Amino acid sequence: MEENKHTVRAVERALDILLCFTESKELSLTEISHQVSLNKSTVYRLLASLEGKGFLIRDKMTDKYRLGFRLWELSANLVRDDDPAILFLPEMERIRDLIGETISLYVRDGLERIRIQAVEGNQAIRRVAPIGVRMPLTVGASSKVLVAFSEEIDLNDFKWPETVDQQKYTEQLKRIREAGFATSAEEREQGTAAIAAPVFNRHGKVICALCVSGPVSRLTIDKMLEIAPLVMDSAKRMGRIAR
Amino acid sequence: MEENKHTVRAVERALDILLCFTESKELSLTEISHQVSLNKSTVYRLLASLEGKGFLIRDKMTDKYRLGFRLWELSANLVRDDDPAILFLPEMERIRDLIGETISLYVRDGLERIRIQAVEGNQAIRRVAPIGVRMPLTVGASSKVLVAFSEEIDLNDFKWPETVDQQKYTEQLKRIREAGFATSAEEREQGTAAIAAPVFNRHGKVICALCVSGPVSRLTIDKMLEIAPLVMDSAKRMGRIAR
DNA sequence: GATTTTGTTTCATCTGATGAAACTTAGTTT
DNA sequence: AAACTAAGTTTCATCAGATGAAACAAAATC
Repeated sequence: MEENKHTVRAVERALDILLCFTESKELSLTEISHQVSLNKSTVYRLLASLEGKGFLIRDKMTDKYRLGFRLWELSANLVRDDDPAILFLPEMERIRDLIGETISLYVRDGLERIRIQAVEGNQAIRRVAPIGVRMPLTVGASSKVLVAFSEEIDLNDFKWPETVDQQKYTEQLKRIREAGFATSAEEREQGTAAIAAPVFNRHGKVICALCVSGPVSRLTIDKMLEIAPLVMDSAKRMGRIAR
Repeated sequence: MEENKHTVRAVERALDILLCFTESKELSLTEISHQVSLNKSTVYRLLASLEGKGFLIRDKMTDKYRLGFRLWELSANLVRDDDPAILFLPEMERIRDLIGETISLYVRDGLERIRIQAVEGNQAIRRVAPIGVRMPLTVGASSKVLVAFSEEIDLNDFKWPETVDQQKYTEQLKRIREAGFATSAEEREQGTAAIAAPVFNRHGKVICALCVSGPVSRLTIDKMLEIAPLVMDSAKRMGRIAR
């Protein structure tokens, strides 16, 4: 539990405050100080700094805070040439039109995965997929892909849910590596199934997982096996586009 | 000069570090410590906090830092329903195809303006317009629009460049309010001309400025007067889309 | 192998971050 | 209108913890 080596407390607190805004887009001083459980005045000063630098702005009327324009600047810089999120969008739309289900792109960040891009299916009942969401790396088709094809992951680092049998899981990973794709049905979310394939860069490293997800009623095992070649092919195309 | 009231030093320094990444996308510890002129070890600790919270990631090979995935999360939340940046994109593309020049969208942030969205012209010689860039509110067509139609701006707050005659400027603003658009030729940038119109929300407040910019050779005064109705019409459409 | 550069850790010093409490609005209730 | 409540703001004494210098380690370069 000794993670706090050589870091700056105040900064971490300020960043925690910023992260509150991933859940609600508008927060008041008191709300924030509750959420991060810090003294009102401490939060007040941190907010003043964040606002002063343009990371937060506060509504003149309600006095509530929201994310500021400086984040535009940064997020604009986040979008790089080799950024899968925009680079792969056309390909994602192509496969979406082909399959009709929601397509997501996940990258691994430590022991989590993040949906960095998504195009929603065109059917009435479809998986909605907000961008930027974090999920555990322990469950879901994309997780399995990201884990299976990354060398540098130590399975012991995870906090495994009880439903997962480590022994079986390791075998499953092996099969995924052989097959080149992973599936899941109602692992993380009731009623949802998914199939995912790894996207490799030139050097053979996984950069992200391409994932097709939809209701279990439509994405049956048979259906997933049917579209598996499509998904893997699409992931391969993406790999060629990437730097 | 007493701006530092009730703020947290360490946090401001950390945010300054983050802002370094608007200029270069990859920076080393030493580079950063030079840029913010702080001691190596101080920067080291701040970086550790920023990295720990996922705002920065460091390349395993080069040890250099770049923006982290947490910013995805935040910037995803920055995109709100009433966000002009994506909402207006289709309309911006429409007018771009009509006029053929680069279209930008600027919002005011304090005494500056920020390009929050842009679609580039389709001609060989065209204005390139990176998103997220900040510019002074004192020069340029968009600035004049944003100033002319915001009540709450005190002209005395600005640091005016010597080239601007305050007396004349005030008269100019009046004419802009009457005409409903502003133009500029080589005010901020050699060889570039622009015409801008305000986008109002339902309540009659300016939310941003729509700007057409291109080389002075093509965007002559005559040409700008010719397209002025188009630009104003487009800005009006945007206003109707906005909340 | 010597030298330089860059990242990491230690440490004594004292800045400046902190929570409690007082103060100030502003909004609500009686 | 006064009393009350809830929200933001400021003050202040205390001491946690942020700081720069310097030592150390590890690469990279000569």
